[in-house]
Amino acid sequence: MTDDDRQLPGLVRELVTLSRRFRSNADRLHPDLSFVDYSLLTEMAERNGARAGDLVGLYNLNKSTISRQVTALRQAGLVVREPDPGNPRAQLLHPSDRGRELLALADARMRREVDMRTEGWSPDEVRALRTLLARYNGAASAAVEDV
Amino acid sequence: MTDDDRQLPGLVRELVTLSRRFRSNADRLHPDLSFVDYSLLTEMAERNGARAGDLVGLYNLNKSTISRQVTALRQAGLVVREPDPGNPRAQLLHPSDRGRELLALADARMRREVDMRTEGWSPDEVRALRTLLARYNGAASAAVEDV
DNA sequence: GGCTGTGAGTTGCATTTTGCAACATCTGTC
DNA sequence: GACAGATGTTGCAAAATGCAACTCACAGCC
Repeated sequence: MTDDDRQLPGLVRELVTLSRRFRSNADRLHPDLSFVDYSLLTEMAERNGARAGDLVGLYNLNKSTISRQVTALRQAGLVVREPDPGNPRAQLLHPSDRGRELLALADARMRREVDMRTEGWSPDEVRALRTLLARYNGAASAAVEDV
Repeated sequence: MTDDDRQLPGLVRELVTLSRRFRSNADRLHPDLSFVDYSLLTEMAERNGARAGDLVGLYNLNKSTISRQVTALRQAGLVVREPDPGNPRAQLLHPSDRGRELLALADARMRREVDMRTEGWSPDEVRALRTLLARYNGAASAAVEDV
């Protein structure tokens, strides 16, 4: 299989464009919950509790970055933490009630946004994008964790 | 068509994960050309010259951000500019020879990376991801430019 | 029981990325 | 020649991030 078959340069370009643009659009969409805060709350909610280290691994960031962002969320009253039953040294992070409220609002706007961007797509196409992205993201996680 | 048919919440989550992770991975991949610099050089090269305003529109950033980043690239000798023949007030930005060199190196690494991430995918799947992302990005541009 | 090492997070310090608002410049138009 | 709009730039401030050094608590070992 040649590079050309897979059109990799084009794919790289689209990934770059998406990555650089998505954050600012998200910030504009829900000014009361930054893209960063939104991403962290989403994962805490989806995973039913996340450790700081999980978030470090997921986003491939320095642990100091996550530590500060989580601290800010706790100080803002959007996140609570409790001891992790499965690991006595770790803490599990959860959205607070207020965190869940803000998350729900931001979620609604994000869904509406993506809904508009995919207007005219067939359901299969939308699902295909989701599936392929999930696969790509999954592969990326695995590779990162290999280190 | 219901939301559920389209699995929008899942799509949103994957888009967020990709956006937050891709930049740091790219920075690690080619430390001599930051993700930001890479994105700007790529567009200048692909478009065969870009105006600062084009980049502002593409990435939906403040013009001061682009202005500074382009200035840095010019000072680093990676970008040159010339008057835009089609618009006397504007300047066209191009990668310099050195810029093209660094871009080629970073490109090779990025392609190799994406190639690895999509190992085991059929060519159709890789092309589908590219096509769908391009469509999504195109829709986003259009909507942003509507404002 | 006390030592020591490791895992999980935090903090000090610096850099990069970004936004907003004010300013500068240049181009056309009247 | 004055004014309006397009194109950038600069001053100022905040958010996001990395690195290295540190704290703290648990775990295993003697």
